Amino acid sequence: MNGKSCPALLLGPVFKVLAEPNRLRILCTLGTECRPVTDIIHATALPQTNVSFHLRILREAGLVRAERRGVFIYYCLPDPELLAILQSLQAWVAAHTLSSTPQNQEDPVNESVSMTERRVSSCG
Amino acid sequence: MNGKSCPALLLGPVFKVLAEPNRLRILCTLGTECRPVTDIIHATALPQTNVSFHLRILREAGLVRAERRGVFIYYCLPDPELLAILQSLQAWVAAHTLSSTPQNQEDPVNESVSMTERRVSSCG
DNA sequence: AACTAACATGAGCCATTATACATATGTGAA
DNA sequence: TTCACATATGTATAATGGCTCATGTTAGTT
Repeated sequence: MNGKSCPALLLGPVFKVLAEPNRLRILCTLGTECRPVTDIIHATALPQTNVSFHLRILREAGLVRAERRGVFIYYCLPDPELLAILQSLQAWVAAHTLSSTPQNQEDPVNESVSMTERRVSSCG
Repeated sequence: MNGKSCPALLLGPVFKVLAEPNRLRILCTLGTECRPVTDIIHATALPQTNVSFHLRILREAGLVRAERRGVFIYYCLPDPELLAILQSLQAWVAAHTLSSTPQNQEDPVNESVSMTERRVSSCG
């Protein structure tokens, strides 16, 4: 009812960081282990500057942690619970974006609702 | 170990949709209810074209459902479970991005690790 | 100190995306 | 049919974000 702030707005910056496929691949490469940048470069086949670029963004978002060990800097996820949450969200996406409702859900307004039907009322 | 595809990559497009603050506000406005576009325009104070623009993106991502009722088109979340997942993620973010570790976690590489310490090894 | 390797940073280029304006479409009522 | 309202769409512009080149910083070695 009100136009006040909703707590989910905190997620905006995190989603923005996670929206990048290469960053997801980096997180996926890390998994639950800690690995140096060289490993990530090898696993993702991305150029070094690009990996460093994304690692910084992930770092500043608090999604990875960096620890130096000699010449290498190891990156790891700060918390395994993050993976669990992402997996539950991924399960939801997999279940809903493909064919949750057997009808086509590409453009319900124009195709199913606007053109033909008038008085659907299952929503409220 | 391998550079193959990881399931989290499916989340990329969804994150991209959720990364927009105005889209999060729209979802927040909806909550668990169904509301017409006019309500969303009022609640968010965004221009009509902008709301329609974002609603289309949310629609095509499967994050909202549209149902016409007379002149109005009601938008609602397709599944309350989505809100639960987002709330768990939001709880994680709130716990980790602010001050999970009492030390500053802004730039651990340069400040904490690179400049002074050498042989941290809690991460391997 | 000089050299090399690992990694980070800054600036510019380019692609993507949000916004705003004008306009079109669809619906109900007179 | 004509009008008014609710909503969508197309286009142009402005802002945002990713990529990369060149360069800088740190650490180990000799």
